[in-house]
Amino acid sequence: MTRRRVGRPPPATPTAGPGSPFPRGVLAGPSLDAARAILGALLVRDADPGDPSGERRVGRIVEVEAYIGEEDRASHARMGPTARNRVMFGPPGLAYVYLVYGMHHCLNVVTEPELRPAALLIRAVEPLAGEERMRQARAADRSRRSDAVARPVADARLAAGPGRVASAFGIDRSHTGLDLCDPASPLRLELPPADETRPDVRATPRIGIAYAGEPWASKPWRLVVPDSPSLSGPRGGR
DNA sequence: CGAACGATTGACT
DNA sequence: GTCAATCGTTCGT
Repeated sequence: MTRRRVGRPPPATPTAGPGSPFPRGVLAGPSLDAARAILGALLVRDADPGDPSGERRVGRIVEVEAYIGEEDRASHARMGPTARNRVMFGPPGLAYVYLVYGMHHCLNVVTEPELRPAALLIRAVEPLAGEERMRQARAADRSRRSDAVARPVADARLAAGPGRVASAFGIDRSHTGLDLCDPASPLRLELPPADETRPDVRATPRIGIAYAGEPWASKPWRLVVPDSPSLSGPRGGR
């Protein structure tokens, strides 16, 4: 069934060549500006050296949430620096990966200057390459669960949610501290193709943070590319 | 040391 | 729509 997509755009554009690293200076700025800029950018994971048959995985970031400052009651930084959130207080461009609900990993990109804790949660990615490897990684994670049931997943939904992004790209807490702006990093961010027009962006409240109370629960700090078929949620939450 | 609680997902009524 | 899976982090005793 879900073998190969037919309507894939011709790879005439150098999506194959090494893209430009995502500029750290953008991530050093205000988190909402960085969030807007990172939409449309690429998340890249090289094939593992020990896995010669492995594919490179690439996806377009289409949904993010900003967690801004120690004062943000929804942020892991709300209790000050701890062993878990320490990297959020570090320099921009580093990865912060944590485990939620005891079973899912979530990838964040640290933003704002050092000592100011802030990050962007990568909530959804539109697969562009390596879908086979993503599906394989998702299946391997799922098979570990006691209630696992094999179910088909469309290419566009392989990384449609924060836990799915980490699963599809094989990301876990050991990746915390990786420099996502370093072109030599096996997991990194790249600028969108230069000819690509800036995507439309829509802002909504953040998901799953009611515990934070107001005004934090209502801050429109979730930014999405509304046209994407890869947004999180059962029906691709616009 | 114990216990409550998730920046979620997927199965099921 | 409801609910369980599963474990690291945090906080209270």
